[in-house]
Amino acid sequence: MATIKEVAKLAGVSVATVSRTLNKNGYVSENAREKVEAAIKELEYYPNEVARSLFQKTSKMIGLLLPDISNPYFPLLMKGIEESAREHGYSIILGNVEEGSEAGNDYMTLFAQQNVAGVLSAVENTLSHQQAMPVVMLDRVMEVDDYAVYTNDVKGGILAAQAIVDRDPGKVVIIAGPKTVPGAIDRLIGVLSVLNPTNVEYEIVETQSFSIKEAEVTAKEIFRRYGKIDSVIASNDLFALAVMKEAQRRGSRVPEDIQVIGYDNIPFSQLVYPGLTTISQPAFQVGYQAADLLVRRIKQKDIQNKRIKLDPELVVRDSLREREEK
Amino acid sequence: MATIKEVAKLAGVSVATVSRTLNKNGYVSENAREKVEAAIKELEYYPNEVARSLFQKTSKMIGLLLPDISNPYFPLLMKGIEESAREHGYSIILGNVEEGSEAGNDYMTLFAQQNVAGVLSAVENTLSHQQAMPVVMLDRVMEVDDYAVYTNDVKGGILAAQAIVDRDPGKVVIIAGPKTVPGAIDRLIGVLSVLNPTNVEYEIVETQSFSIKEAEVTAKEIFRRYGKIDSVIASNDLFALAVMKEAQRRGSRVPEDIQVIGYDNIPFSQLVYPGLTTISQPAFQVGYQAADLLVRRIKQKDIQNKRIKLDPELVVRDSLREREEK
DNA sequence: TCTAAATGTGTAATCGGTTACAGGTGATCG
DNA sequence: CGATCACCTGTAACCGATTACACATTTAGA
Repeated sequence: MATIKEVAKLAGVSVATVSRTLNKNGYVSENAREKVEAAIKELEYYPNEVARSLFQKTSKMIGLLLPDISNPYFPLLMKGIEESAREHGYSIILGNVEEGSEAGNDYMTLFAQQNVAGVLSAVENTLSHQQAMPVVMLDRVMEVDDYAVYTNDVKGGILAAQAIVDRDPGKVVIIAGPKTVPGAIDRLIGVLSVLNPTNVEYEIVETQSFSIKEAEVTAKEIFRRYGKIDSVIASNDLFALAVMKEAQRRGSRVPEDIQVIGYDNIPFSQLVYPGLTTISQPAFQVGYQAADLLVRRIKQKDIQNKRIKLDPELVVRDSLREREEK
Repeated sequence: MATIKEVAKLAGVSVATVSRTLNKNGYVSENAREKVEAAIKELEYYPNEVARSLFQKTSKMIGLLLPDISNPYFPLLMKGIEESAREHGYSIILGNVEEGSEAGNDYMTLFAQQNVAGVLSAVENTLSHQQAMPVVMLDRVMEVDDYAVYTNDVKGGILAAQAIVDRDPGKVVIIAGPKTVPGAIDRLIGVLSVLNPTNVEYEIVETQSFSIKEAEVTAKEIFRRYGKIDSVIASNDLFALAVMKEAQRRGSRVPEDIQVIGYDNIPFSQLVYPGLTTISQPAFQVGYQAADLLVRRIKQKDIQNKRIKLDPELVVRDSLREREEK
């Protein structure tokens, strides 16, 4: 791997001239520029980003902190992040933090040691080093977080509940996510804000995680506990899918006997039968916007709104009954 | 952020002594070590990895090249990689290359510029810089690749076909993946090696990608083209799921009227009804082993086998009919 | 034509670490 | 008692880039 010195020697100029040519700043004569460019091509030279980063005290890298990458919501989020970051010339250092673990701060330190330009985080406990590096929170957002991109979960909850209420709800079971996850609480608030003014009968089941294992257990559990159920509002698609499966296994028809609505619109929800009606979270958009916001912050551009709230949408497929005419 | 100089000054020693203390090499007196450690704690010092990397000409980072992160097979793979890498003290720089794009080489250059210690790649065209950085291929492996971790796809194909042949196959449709993907070809070879010696009637449908969109289109297409189908062997779970859905939508019962077997065992295949019988690829293991192999290569440990082949397994759920007794 | 500004270039300091080397101590051994 | 060696420490070179600064040359303006 060639260095700037070798390029300078081959071109017959000093390293300063090579550097100026590379970065297009300062004065460089036509003649010198051509010689340098020829030498660069000849040696297949590309500058060492590490050396640059050392001097600049920053880099072209963004740290990304996710809770449990294997959650199917994240791939799309990551894709959005990666795409936006790449367009701005940044790359991603990945950090995976298991739900509830304390590794978040370790990763923040690591990011700081790597001179990352900024951090995107969907993990709660990441306070350390905040002064040193700009951070944009995503998806799981607290009030204290300055910069954030997230979805309007209250509205999502409302959308889900409204869809159920409009369609002969009967007895409703609400599967609420972990109350440690801010978004999950908001969804529940939204759901209840619709159900409470009506006289729809409902039960709330709280879960500990968003894992598939727990989804399966919970699905069996609610049928055991509540017997006949007419509608289920799930806190994410995994739980909705698990409920649908268990219902069908027990011989119930979806949506005739039991209707189910999910949350997230993960790609699979359209691959099951019947297609899962769900609330679509703009995962790709959240990622894309978050990376964009972070880069603008890194570049010190002035930013109109530091907190970007995206709207979820109802995606109607086949797991709900027909709407009742009023 | 404190530097080694500040630590040295506070501890009343030279930077060399601080460095020796940090890296536990060379001689450091008990007394000096204590003073240095106190200063480190006092200043909350942690060494700058960028400066280290510049001198060492390597780093604690591994480049990861994936084709289309949003493919549901990858999260588990990534999780395995991340976990193994972290255990060895390495972190991951992510590169996402769209199917068919030429960005692979750009990323390889970027990785080289970042002084990565090595590269894990599931992308075909990544020849450049191979001399400079150790590369371990994963999942999509060519004969030319030196170091690789992958699954025995021929065996997987055999397993899948055998499961179908054992269960009253009738008319079989094989959905084969893109023939540009090495693993897809092997699966087909495996499948045919079982079917050809029998007199089972089959059709082969080749697909262009592993995308959900194409899965849905293909599912509709095969019913239109072949009418009554008794068994489907799909090249991955996405396609299998799409076929199951389309079959159910058309009023066929799975597995009574049509049986379906998938490939990958993505987490969702257990969340559909009926549960999808499939060939389990040890995605987590592939990732974990690949990162482990790469690190061993980086550390110049001697390695018994450069190519690790993992065995797929048949996971029986409910999308196949009962076995026929011979 | 004289001066100031614009242009072009190289030298060397700098970023924050690591490590070769030189130099100093005290202990051990012949 | 001098040599050898283990132990300990600091100075300075080095990794590969950027850039402040000094200096030279050309151009422009009056």
